[in-house]
Amino acid sequence: MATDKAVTRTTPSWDPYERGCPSRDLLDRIGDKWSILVLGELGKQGPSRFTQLRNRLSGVSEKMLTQTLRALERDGLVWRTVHPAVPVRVEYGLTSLGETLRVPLKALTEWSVQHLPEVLTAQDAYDNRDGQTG
Amino acid sequence: MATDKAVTRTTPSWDPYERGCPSRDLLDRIGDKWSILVLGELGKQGPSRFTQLRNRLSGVSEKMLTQTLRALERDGLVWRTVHPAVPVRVEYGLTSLGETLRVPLKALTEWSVQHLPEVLTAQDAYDNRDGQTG
DNA sequence: CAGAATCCGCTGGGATACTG
DNA sequence: CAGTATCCCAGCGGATTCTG
Repeated sequence: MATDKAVTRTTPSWDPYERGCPSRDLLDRIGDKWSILVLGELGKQGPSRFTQLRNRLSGVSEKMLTQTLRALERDGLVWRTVHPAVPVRVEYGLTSLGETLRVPLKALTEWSVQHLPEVLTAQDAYDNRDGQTG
Repeated sequence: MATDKAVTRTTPSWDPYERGCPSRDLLDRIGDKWSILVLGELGKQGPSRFTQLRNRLSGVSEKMLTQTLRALERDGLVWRTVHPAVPVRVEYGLTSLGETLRVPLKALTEWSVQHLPEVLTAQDAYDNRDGQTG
């Protein structure tokens, strides 16, 4: 059989710590502020329309929302469906691949909420250590 | 007892989906490419010196490394210790707060490595759908 | 060794106006 | 409604030089 063939199964050799590695770029994209929030919203609310997302992601510009959605669609994390009608109706939702990101991203989002008080305290301490006395 | 007092315990009212909420900014910082990699390295390798980090984070500039470390220190995620010597020796490490970020960040990093093939395939499909034929 | 300081190109990202 | 196109500026971030 070919079972002793040196198949590189468990060592993908992808390493985000290496410059130019595509996994680093991917990590950068999924760690992006708007990506996290868009994926979070689609995960919580289910499939949504463009305007719904824009309203729920307080402060996002149309440009950034479009840009983010396009990137997520290209990466296979989000699907996009156009319903031909008089005012066109476009819906976005998580793909099965995108679903696998819900848990890790939710963990990160919740961390930022839960530990914000500690961070704020730390910032205060840092700023009053030896800051603006010169 | 005072157990029925309306203490706002479980509702911090911090919401990263709201514009201007500090939790959004925090989420943005911890989701930053270099922050993720710096915290990941300090978590894996333990306390490290500036040059060690620069070498292990392939491609990072001194400016970005300094900037990232300063922000992490200010947020209370990383400590910084100066050992006075002839060539000065500075060490960085994770605080207990920073440690709490290891698991979620590790999950995210591993996701980007494990699912990169699927993402690459999705990108191919997207680009060959109706791309550059015009 | 561990930065601080400077220069500077590039693009991220907001605001606005236009289209199908 | 769901974008696209354009303008434009701040600041990200790289390269280089200087310092204690």
